[in-house]
Amino acid sequence: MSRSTTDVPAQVAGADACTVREVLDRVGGKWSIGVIVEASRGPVRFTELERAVEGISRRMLTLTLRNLERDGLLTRTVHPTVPPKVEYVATPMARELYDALLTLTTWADRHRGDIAAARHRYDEARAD
Amino acid sequence: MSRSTTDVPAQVAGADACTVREVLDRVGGKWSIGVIVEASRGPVRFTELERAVEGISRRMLTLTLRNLERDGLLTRTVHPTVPPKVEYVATPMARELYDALLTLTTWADRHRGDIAAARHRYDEARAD
DNA sequence: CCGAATCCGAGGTGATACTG
DNA sequence: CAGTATCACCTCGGATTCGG
Repeated sequence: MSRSTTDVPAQVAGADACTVREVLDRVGGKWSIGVIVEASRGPVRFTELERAVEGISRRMLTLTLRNLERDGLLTRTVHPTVPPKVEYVATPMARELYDALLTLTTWADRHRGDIAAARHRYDEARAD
Repeated sequence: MSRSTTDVPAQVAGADACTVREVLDRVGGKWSIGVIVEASRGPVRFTELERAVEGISRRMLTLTLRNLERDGLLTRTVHPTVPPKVEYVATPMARELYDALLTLTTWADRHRGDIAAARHRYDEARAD
């Protein structure tokens, strides 16, 4: 974390934007983050996720799980027991991603008030 | 950047996930990042953005601009000339955000190969 | 318990044409 | 130049139901 925006040459800016888009396309889904967070804390079962990720439907949980597994962010383990038991856990790569997202969290915490104020000001000005 | 994922207590994880969602809802749009990148390099006009952000339609540019302005990430300046001239520029807050996104870029660069490999493996396994 | 398949409505997205 | 308006599409997400 040494470079600042102003240090970035104009040329690489576009490429960076593209790269960010890749990540966002992957974890930008409505539920991906929530699932990653839960799976980062250790192996978790399908039904546990269904309850832990507030508001998610069974369909979306399945789809999200598949996409994350496909990208190597989640490991799916089937225990051949009766009844069947399937556990999901975040891969090291996903944990690193989560750490990276922490940077965004910090930003959001710092500027939450500013954003709310800006919105209020904007809406206020339009109300006239 | 001192804390690692494993250091984060379970309780705050959910809250962090929520915070990340806030940011993602704001800049997760298909075009937001591209516009922020362009506007971070200095004042830029509407038509310049239309050409700079590859593939964006006039409508989506307008909507993206409005949202970013509303959140205080962009400053809109109208020069009362003929013909009209409107310039957009990223606020300091937006530049900080861009710096935060650089962390994600780094992650993506490090793991791009891993993800591609994981996908290939996954698709391969399903082809059987 | 875990997941797939189908149906269906809501909202996001783009092409085009028009205005101050 | 800098938008706004309208329409048509089309993907996403939810509810429900069925299978292993």
